[in-house]
Amino acid sequence: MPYMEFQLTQTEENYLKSIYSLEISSSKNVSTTLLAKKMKTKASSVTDMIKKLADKDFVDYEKYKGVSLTKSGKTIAVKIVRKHRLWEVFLVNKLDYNWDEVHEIAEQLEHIKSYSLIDKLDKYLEFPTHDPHGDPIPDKDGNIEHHKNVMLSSIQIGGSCVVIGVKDSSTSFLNFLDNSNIRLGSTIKINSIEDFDNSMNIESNNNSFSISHQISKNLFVKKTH
Amino acid sequence: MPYMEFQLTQTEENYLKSIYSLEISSSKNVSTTLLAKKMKTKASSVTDMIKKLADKDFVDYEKYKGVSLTKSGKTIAVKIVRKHRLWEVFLVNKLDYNWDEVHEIAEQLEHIKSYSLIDKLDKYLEFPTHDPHGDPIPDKDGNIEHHKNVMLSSIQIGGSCVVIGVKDSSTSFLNFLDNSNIRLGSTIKINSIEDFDNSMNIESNNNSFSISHQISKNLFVKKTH
DNA sequence: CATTATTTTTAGACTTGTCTAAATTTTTAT
DNA sequence: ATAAAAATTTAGACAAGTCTAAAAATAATG
Repeated sequence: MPYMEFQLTQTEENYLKSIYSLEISSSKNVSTTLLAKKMKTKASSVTDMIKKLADKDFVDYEKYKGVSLTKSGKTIAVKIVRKHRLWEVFLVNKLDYNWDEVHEIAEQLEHIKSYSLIDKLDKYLEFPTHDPHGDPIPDKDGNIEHHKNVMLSSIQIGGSCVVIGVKDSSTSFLNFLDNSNIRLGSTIKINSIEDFDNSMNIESNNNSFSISHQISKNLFVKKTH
Repeated sequence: MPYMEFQLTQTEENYLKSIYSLEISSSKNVSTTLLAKKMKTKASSVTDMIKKLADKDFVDYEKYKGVSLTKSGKTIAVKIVRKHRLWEVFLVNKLDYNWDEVHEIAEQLEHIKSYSLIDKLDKYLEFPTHDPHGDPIPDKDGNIEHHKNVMLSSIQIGGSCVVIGVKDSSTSFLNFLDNSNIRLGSTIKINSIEDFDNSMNIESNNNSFSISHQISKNLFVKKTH
């Protein structure tokens, strides 16, 4: 057998994707409970699925020790992330969706199976590097540029930065940003920070207003000076 | 309960779609065996599914008498046909696929669930009326223009017509047409017909050649005089 | 270190869509 | 019209993914 392509179910793909994202944000083995929360299911279901994925060599698993992706597991996870983000670009750039409306649809589109589709879509979209939320899109070979993870909340008083991504992609958060006229590429200047609750007084688009720590913790930025 | 939206599984949707297409081509109740062949499954599986669909009032079913779609079943089937054909237009017109490559991908895309997606796609594609194989696309409200079902095989010697659709959408058939330079909109003149096998000598694109009855039976045409 | 508390796994069950094999009904042919 | 053939349905089983409840292992606490 020269090359065996496994046909994964949507559920299996979703597990791999979730493990991938949890691995990135914690850098140690992913626990059953955490994965269960992410997958909105029960720990016992997770254990069952993990065993199946381990049998297929997509994850390394040792009882009671959590899971981590193998190389082939990671390859698949990254492919799904690529599909998800490219479809999001399509929905926003071509079909005129707002950035808060596309996640759920992309959740479905990411599972469409075809060897050629995603690369054709990529070309059609002119090889975008980031999705509508600022997340980097893995290339054809699975290479992905990682966020430096600079949050707005870490910028000092007087500092200036540009918004390059959002950590939380929930509708409520994105709507807040829309209403505050904050979007990718917006410049933000920190005028002051409250000791009490870490809320920030910022200036953006010639407008001064206050944002909570909860907000500033979820905005990826790049310092401009 | 003002309006109950049932969430169908992909399989259920595929059954409804298959029943729809079989109903159109035979105009009487769809038999279990025929549906089993179409769905590439066993008659016993079909019986099980039919019962489920009948419970949900998507089909009328009487034991041993076959099925037919109810109004709501037909509404759903037409929606899926609409989705399938619009996605095919997208794949061919935007992503540069050939018309023989899109069926399988559209089979998957047709099951994406979203209230807004398909109408946005329709608008983006500028409200196409036919898919790449010449099949009519149902509008937003489910209205669909039906083929008059004139086949090339029914045209007389000396007659001229324009190709408006294909009955068979298999790769092999579409490839044959590609190689013969026959496409939607091509004009065909019948020079002669062989008594023996009903093969036709035709003229198309200033080229004369012969096509079998099998071919002429699968081309929808419109007479031009 | 011993004992709770928490996490994780196991065991057994349910649902969906499928299957095979057998029973039943309908159709066809003599 | 009756027997043979074909179509259809039923019964019982299986795999995937889930669940609950209970058991086992690990972690936390006094």
